[in-house]
Amino acid sequence: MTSTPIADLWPALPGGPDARPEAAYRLIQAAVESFAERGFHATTTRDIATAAGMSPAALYIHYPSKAALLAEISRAGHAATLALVRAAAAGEGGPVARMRRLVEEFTAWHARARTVGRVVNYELHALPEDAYAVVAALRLDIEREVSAIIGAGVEAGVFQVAEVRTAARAVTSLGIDVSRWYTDRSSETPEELGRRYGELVLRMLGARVA
Amino acid sequence: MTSTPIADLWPALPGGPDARPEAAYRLIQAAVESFAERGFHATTTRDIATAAGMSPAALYIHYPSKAALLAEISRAGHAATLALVRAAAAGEGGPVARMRRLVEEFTAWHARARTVGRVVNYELHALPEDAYAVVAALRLDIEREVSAIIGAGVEAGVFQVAEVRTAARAVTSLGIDVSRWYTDRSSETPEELGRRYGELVLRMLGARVA
DNA sequence: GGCGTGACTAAGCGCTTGCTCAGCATGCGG
DNA sequence: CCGCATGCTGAGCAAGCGCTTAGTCACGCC
Repeated sequence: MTSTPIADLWPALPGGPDARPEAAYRLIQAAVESFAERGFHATTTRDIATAAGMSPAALYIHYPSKAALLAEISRAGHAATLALVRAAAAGEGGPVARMRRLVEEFTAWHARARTVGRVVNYELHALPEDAYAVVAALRLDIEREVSAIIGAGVEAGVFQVAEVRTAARAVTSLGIDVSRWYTDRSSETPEELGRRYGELVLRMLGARVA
Repeated sequence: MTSTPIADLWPALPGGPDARPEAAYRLIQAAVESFAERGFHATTTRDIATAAGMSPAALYIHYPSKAALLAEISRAGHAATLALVRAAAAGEGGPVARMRRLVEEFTAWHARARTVGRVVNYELHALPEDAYAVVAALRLDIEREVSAIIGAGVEAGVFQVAEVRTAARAVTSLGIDVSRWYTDRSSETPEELGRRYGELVLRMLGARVA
């Protein structure tokens, strides 16, 4: 589980403007790996602290609680996903090109950052209520971006779908579920998988593809 | 979460041949609901016992441990899913008809029995090793059934897919993920969702559908 | 009636959990 | 050299955990 590019999500380190101590970063890294592997409730603060190379008490200097670590991971992961989706949706080309790019990158991200992806998508129920509200809003935004492209494609006559919402659910489902099953031993690279899922999704949406 | 037809999975009750006391059944029901809502590790034996209307100690008369309850739920859930998949795959018609039926029923099951589905698909990591081995074999069988239909369709020239394994993953992914997001408040019934997903999947596989 | 049997409970054991607190080392401005 | 902030540790607390034990009660059988 060392292949997750966690650094991508917390770029302001270690010398940046709002840089926090490097230890805070190590705690996030350790928490992501533990939460992904064992789940939030099966992970102890001792697990996280030990993996980050410090005593359990030191955790509380950087974060007020175990749940705060989860909240920070979930928030940053969702923000990164939304940014990725927005970038793909705002780029060049019509609905077909945008959707292909979106699925390719959404899928590849969920394969590459599968440890973060697991925490982000499968540990939502462990979030405190206020943190959940923040994250739920981000999730809604992601779904709206996908729906908007599908809607535009239907209007332009390049997609044929019975129900935009159902189709959007299917598209995001495919990508999210990748973080559940993808492993180091998978035969495809994240990028290959992205390209293949891009093809599958375009056909699913009724686009005329070679 | 009262809509899950848990009884379907443990039909030999209460008067059947290998019938166990009704209390064992109530414990399974309570465990499914707790595990689905809070996760295995966040559920206490006191939660389960109280929901089943008995003291914590009574749980151990019917099951040797909390993990044994999870193992029983997971085994029965996977066995039911495999049976459903085999029935759809063995019925009448060619690959297109079989795949449509399979996706319709697989999807509808994961919507209808979403509480069981959540435990079955998202609490695997909490299974003891021997119980996991049993379940992993069942999961492999399910994937093989799906791959077989896709392979047959490709051979018959009615499906066009670049990689059978990737396509099979996508098909099962779509169905499994339904148990993550489907709720009572979803606008579609499980059967409607199944029909729509059936359409989407057939197009995804390159079948010529109206 | 006596006696075993199966389903159950009240009480609680040993352990782990999230988290706290007093204290220690280091570095830095004065 | 002092004083103080920062980052950290060792020890440990209160609460809650999975599970056990001793005993109770209803019931069927001889």
